[in-house]
Amino acid sequence: MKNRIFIIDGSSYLYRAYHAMPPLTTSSGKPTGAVKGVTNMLMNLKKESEGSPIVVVFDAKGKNFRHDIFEEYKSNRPPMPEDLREQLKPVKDICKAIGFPLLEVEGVEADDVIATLVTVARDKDFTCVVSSLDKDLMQLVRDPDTTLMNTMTHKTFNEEKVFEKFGVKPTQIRDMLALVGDSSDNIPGVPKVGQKTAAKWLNEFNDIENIKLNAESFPGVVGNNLREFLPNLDRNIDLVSLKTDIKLEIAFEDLLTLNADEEALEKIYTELEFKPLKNNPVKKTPEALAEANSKYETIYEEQQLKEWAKKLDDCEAFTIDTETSSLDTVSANLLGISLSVEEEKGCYIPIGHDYEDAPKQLSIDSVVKIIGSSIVVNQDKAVGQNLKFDIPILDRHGIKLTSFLADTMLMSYVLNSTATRHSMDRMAEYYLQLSTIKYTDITGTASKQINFSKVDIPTATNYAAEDADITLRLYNHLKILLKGQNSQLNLLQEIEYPLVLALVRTETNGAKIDKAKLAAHSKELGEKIDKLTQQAHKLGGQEFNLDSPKQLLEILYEKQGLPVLQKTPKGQPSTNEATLQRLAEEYDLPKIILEYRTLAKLKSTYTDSLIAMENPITNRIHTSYHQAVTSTGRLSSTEPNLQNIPIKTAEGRRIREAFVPEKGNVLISADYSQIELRIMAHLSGDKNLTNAFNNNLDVHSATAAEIFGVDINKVDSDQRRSAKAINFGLMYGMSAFGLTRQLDITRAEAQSYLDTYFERYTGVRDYMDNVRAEAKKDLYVQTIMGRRLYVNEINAANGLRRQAAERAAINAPLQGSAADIIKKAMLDVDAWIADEASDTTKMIMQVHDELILEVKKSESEDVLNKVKEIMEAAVDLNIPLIVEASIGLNWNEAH
DNA sequence: TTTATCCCCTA
DNA sequence: GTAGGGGATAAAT
Repeated sequence: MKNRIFIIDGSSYLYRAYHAMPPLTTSSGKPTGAVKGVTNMLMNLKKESEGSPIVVVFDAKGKNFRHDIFEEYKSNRPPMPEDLREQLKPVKDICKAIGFPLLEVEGVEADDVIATLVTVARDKDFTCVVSSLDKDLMQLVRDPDTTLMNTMTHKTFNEEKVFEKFGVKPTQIRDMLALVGDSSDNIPGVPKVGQKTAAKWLNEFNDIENIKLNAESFPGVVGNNLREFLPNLDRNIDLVSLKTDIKLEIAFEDLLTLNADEEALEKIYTELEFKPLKNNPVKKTPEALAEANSKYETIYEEQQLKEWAKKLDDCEAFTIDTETSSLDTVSANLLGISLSVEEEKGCYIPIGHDYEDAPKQLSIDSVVKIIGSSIVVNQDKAVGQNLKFDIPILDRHGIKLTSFLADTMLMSYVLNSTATRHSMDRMAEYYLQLSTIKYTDITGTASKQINFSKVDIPTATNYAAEDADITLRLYNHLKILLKGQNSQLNLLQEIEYPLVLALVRTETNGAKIDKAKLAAHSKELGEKIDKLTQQAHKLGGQEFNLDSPKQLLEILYEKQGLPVLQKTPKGQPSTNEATLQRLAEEYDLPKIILEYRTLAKLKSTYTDSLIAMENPITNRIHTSYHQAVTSTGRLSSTEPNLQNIPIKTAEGRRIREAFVPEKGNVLISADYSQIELRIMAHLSGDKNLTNAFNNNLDVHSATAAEIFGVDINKVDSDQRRSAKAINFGLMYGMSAFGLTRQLDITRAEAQSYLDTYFERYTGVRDYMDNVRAEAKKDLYVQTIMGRRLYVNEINAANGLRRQAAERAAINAPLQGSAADIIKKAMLDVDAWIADEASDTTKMIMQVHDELILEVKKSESEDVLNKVKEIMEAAVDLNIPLIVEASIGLNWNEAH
């Protein structure tokens, strides 16, 4: 076998160890974390090197030739932290004592020394392993004799890996860096040229000289940027080129022997209060190395599990998080569980990691038996982040939670729904000023993403146990913020927490779809779309993509010269529905486009995607309801969004017909009638509005009667339509201007409608004035259950922003109170189903003011009456709540 | 591959 | 005029 030499980038080791280790100190307060980390890494490498020589290279202090070329070089670097600087000398001493030659050449960076060493070593027929991940050093990689090795994971980079990561060969790395620049070294590159563009160019032109020669031919903005940057390119090349002719003070042969000084090493260890050498066995595998550097515990033994079970018994609160094979709660496998009972500590219990040489893990059975039972017994102390995900996973694996103490996502949401997004990563930044390990940091993204089961256990431990740890820190932090906020605490206890469990059941139930019907519909739509496409091409005089607003506007406005009636916010002539509708009065093509759009939307967004969403295991679709997304308290729904299934057109309603019950069942749809207007009546106490609802009048007709001064029985359809627009507009905080557009009337008419409205409905007028005034004073508005919505821009100097905030302030209590009510109704219906209904009765969907159930046909009348009763009694308002419910063999029929 | 824009579906 | 999700294209990376 060829001779081999390991070359270590000492500075890189030092920084990595510094960041990976907790801030350890000696009893006298001397920092030692980085020393300990570097020592572990070095000892580990020593074992792994099997006797091959190891050289450690450090950067020299002060300026070097690169600063002469470019004054700003590395001028953005913060100085080395003081507690790291203090550890520099001990690290170097330890290197020497272990016996590794140390190289530090005055006025030269480590990279250049390393490059020189590699060159010399290769001359002497050595294989080089450089331990660093510095981009600059990638240019040294050469098959088969030079590789780079990741300091932490010990994964190696050969030519293939370099190409995979950077899209160019190692020999082209220098040119890539020159083009792109290096922000960490403060070297500017060609503006707008990133790795991808540079790789594209280099693959086409091979090297930077050739790119310079062909610079004139580069198109677009980046081409201009390149040409303007040309004078700086040579400087960049000099900056990023590595020197291979550094004069080393020591002969290469003298680097090959180990001169260990055990005695000196013992002495340093004692000073730093490390365990004595002989009792400090160095673990062998790279995984074990990461483990040694982790502040978290990995659980491989039943004994450890038992200790953690005891910790759960003894603590006041614990956090739990699961790692799974996918995000699909009905099929995901449990790969591990992490727990924490104390900040900055935590454990990870790997269960299903499956990769080459993965350590033996505890069986799911023993995990469920030992820690699962403890989790269940202590469930009223359980805290999680988005437990709606973990609960069904744990449930399917035999750990059945029926309650919990808190959910940090929801705590943050009720505190302020708009202050931050409520993901753990965001909350860690927002509340704790901490940056966490991201899921994609350890699994990669998109096509390169690996399954969590393939993540090595030490890495998974760092990530997963950190999640439990951070969740605990967030819980403690949020608990303090919520202290004394009784309406928020009440909202959590009475609504949001119990709703988690009801939503788990609703999502798990899922909805059945008639796939054959959707497929047939999709085919039919496809054929119609093809025909319309052909017609459009014919009318347009050429082929074009009907889905492209850009291409469409060229055809309509530039080629055919149709009048531009409206522009998009960015100033492009608009091709939206309203515009095309007007153009369609005179021209044929817009008409075709409109029809095409309707059908294409149905096909892509509904028929095709719903078919694709059916779960292969349950043969039903399981949406995900999001409990902490909207500003107002509503739920949202994704994958698929079941809250925007078409209803307005006949063609669209065919989609609803594909939502069906199992054989022998029917669907029940129950929706609140005019709930937001009723809430407006309740909150405002307006006499006229209250009267309309108390007497069960048609509210829009009643409004029309008031505004137009006619008897309610004489209201014509136009008057009712106008009144309806006003009623809705008011709830959206609309002005006369908005009404003008809605009803196609003059500004003056609209204003007169509104004036009359407010004369007749003074309670509503006063209520709205009050809400605006309160909002300006408190910066928030609230719902009937005390949910707060902050309207930060309510006093903004910018008029447009301020007005938008005012509209939101008007709408939020109405929309938000309606959300509170239906959430309460869901809880009551869910509880009734659990306590009294038969097993076949299932809540399957929520669409803001509507609940959909699937029930046995024979029981449907009874269930309908009961659900109606429960929903109408969900809260007690000054006006009655009315629920309209009906039964059908599909969703369209039931609605 | 990610991000922005335009369009369109719901309560 | 309020509150959402999402598909397709085109541009930026």
